[in-house]
Amino acid sequence: MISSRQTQSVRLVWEVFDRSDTAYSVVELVQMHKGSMNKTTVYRILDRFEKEGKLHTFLGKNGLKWYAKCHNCSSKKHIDIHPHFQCNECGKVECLTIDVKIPKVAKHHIEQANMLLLGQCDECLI
Amino acid sequence: MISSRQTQSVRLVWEVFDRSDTAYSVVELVQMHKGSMNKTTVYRILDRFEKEGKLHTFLGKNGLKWYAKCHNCSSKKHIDIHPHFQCNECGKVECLTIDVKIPKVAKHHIEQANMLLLGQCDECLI
DNA sequence: CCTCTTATTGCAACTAGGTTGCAAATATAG
DNA sequence: CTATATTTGCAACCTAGTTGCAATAAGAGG
Repeated sequence: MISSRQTQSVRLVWEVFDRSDTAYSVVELVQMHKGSMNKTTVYRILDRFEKEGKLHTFLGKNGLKWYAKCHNCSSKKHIDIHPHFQCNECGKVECLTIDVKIPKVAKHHIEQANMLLLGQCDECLI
Repeated sequence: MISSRQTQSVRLVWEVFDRSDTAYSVVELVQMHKGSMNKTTVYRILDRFEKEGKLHTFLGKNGLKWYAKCHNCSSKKHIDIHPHFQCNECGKVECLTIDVKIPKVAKHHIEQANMLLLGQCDECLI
């Protein structure tokens, strides 16, 4: 870990993820820190967290980028994936703990798989 | 099927999908028809095709929207999904014919699932 | 605790995908 | 052939995300 300085901004962004296990979109995070830092800074800090393996990213239903804390990202190297869930009502996103086997495809080399489940979350199920 | 007029533009866009089974991003389609129609028109025609069930859409690796011809979209109603593949080298996208079971998630109602596999396609595998 | 180097930040401008409102054009029912 | 409702072009707009550069501030080493 050569670079990565402990700036005020870095600490603030990390705190959000440290406090809960929710996934956050960049849009939310920019909004959340408006006033204390520039949106470019948020983007760059998130990029760094991702490179450092502290956060993983995935795309939500509208192609928006979401970030969530990594628990065992590097451990099970690309054999299984954990899918993500997004609620069609409230938009909330969750990491699911179940594993999904990546299917084999003839004449293709699969490196990575993304699975997004859409529906209603527990709170929106009435 | 109340609306949907057979205009020149509608015919041109449909021809592209009719000729091959490839998936196309909106960006490609807009580029392809630049000169003969406006980008807004392309977007709107694709929207209509989707609503009419002629095309299905999904998001590629950068959150770009892709369109592909529907073969049996309405037949197997949300029990299985067919995943999509995108090549990390050339960017090409394919519909895969394999079925993936949608996992059950406690206290959630799953309506839909998207799976995107990433890697190298047959042509890019050397 | 000071200094120097280098990472980080703010800002403003920019890119790209996608959308909207409205007037003009054009399918098609009758 | 006409009337009407759909479709189109255009220009302006929106939002997510990026870039270049000068200013700022960690923190390593003295």
